[in-house]
Amino acid sequence: MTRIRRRYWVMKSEPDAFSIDDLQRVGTEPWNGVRNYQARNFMRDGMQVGDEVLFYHSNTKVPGIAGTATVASPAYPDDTQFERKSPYFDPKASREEPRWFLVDVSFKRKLSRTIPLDDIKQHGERLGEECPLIKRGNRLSVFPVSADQYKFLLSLE
DNA sequence: GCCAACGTTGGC
DNA sequence: GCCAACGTTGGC
Repeated sequence: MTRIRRRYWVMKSEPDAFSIDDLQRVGTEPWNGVRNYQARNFMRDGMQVGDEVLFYHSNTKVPGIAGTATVASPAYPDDTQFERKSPYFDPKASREEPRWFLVDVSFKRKLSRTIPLDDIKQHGERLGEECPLIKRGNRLSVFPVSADQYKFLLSLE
């Protein structure tokens, strides 16, 4: 019997499109629209039900960690790739050979305050400079953090 | 709104 | 398979 250790992730969202408040309202949401292979691979190959997620608000006035969530489903094909009218439509994808996968994400908690990226950057040494959160020019919207990084980031709340 | 950084596309 | 052009991300 293999016991699989829980993993920890950061998932970015633009709050204008979908915020932690939106997730709180709906409870569980398919994380659709990811069109980056590396991010897809993390969801498809790395995530397991019960994994912990830091919900990050990007491209907004105060970017930072706004809440926590959990992975609520195994990976499955992102339906929006098949929907001709969706902005996420991918003509090269088919039902037989889906290209894009997602997981469902469930609301866990809204933080008492958004932990600003500015604060996180103060702790580059503690966090590890290679962490995509503080690495300049990073555009990856889904990526793993260690249990230690996860705990430390939340301690900044 | 600007623009640097980056991933993807497509011509060759 | 290279790489310039392009589109997008996301901090500022």
